[in-house]
Amino acid sequence: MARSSTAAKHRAQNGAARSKRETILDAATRVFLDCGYGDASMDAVAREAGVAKQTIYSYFDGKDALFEAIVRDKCEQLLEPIGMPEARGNDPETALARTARRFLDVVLAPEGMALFRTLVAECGRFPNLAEAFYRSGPSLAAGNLADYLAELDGKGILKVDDPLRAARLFFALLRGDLYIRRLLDLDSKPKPADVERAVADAVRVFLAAHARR
Amino acid sequence: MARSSTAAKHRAQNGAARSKRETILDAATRVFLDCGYGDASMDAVAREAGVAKQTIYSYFDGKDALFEAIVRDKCEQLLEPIGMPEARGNDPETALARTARRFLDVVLAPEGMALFRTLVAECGRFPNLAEAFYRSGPSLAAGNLADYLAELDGKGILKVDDPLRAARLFFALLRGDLYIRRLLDLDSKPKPADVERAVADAVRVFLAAHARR
DNA sequence: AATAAACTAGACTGGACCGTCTAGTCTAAT
DNA sequence: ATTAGACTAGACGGTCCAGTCTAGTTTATT
Repeated sequence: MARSSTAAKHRAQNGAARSKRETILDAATRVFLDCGYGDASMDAVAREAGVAKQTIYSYFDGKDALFEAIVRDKCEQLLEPIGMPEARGNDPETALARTARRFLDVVLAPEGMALFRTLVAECGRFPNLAEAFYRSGPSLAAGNLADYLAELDGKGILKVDDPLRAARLFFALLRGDLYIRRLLDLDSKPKPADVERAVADAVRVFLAAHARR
Repeated sequence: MARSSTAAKHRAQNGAARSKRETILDAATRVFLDCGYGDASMDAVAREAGVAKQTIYSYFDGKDALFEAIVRDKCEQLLEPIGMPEARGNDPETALARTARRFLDVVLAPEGMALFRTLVAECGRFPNLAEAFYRSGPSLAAGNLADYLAELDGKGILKVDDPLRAARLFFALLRGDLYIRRLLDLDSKPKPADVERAVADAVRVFLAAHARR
């Protein structure tokens, strides 16, 4: 469209425009994740960004496009740590606990919860966003852990028949009840001690289920 | 209010009015769970119920009140089976599997998912509804299972140090990855075979973790 | 038949909001 | 100094919707 070629020029011509674009994205992230798609207004985004509404429309094609942009952005930025492949040590307990901590730190944090809540609320309107989130978050994490579990199985350290399913179960254990309560906003961000306990529980149960006999 | 006293008269005076009230509730349930609170319009509810908009306002105080009514209704009706106390048999595997099946049948069904999605989306606006759901659903289920697990521990059949935490972990295992995918609407209602596999996985892992040695 | 309450159909008010448009300001390059 | 493009502030049209109001119809009771 005419508008996107204009936006392209912005980025091409000078670096200051790029920072304005980011100002808008940041403000939009705050507004959208705070209010949800429906209750977020473009006027509120403009106000929050300290920018005229027209400026937003010169960088983005509309409310939908802005929403998609901020969600994809946050997915990439937020889920990056849990997409990192596992440090392959020989001590499964430590490695699992490290993976678990990294996972919970991201998904239980206010931003992670807000992102997921928003996606759940809007998965009907933006099915591709939900899919993108799942792929770059839970799916990637499970895939990486599965690789590590396969390695442990190969070395005879653990017994893991179906690494991918086992990895998914591990993350399910990890979310536990905390995650449901956080989704419904019944708890605020858990204290480190609570996270540590959830990690220990998940690791203990998982190792018991996959011990070599 | 004047309006609620009118509604009270409806119920008191004749039984036909009660069925009209239910017609409205049913229609509202369909509309709200389908569109979400924000995108559901009172006109749509009236149309769906085959009723004038004014009639809705003579039975309910407004959109909020109608929403609260249908959510509390659905919680009560839908979650009733998973609130039933466990059949106390001596065979933990069978009992756990039965509990698991009953749980998944409810929460993975379209209505259960729609209810939960709506609550997640609106937990900021209606925190008390989220709380009511949690209490009459996940919390009650975990409490009941915990009682049964305590019994099994007492009989020396399983080793369960903290029955409530163990019960919560069991349901977490049960939700597994399926639940996340369902929340994001990436999967339709799972086939019985998929449910059966999830049940078997959860029971197997749980029993391995709590076996007496 | 008369009467009151329940109900219907639809108009209407007031407000929110998306996206556009106008008019003017600021900045930077020629 | 001029000029073009980025930006601002705010008005505006169009749409949608919650909740109210009006006028007329149905239903049930007496």
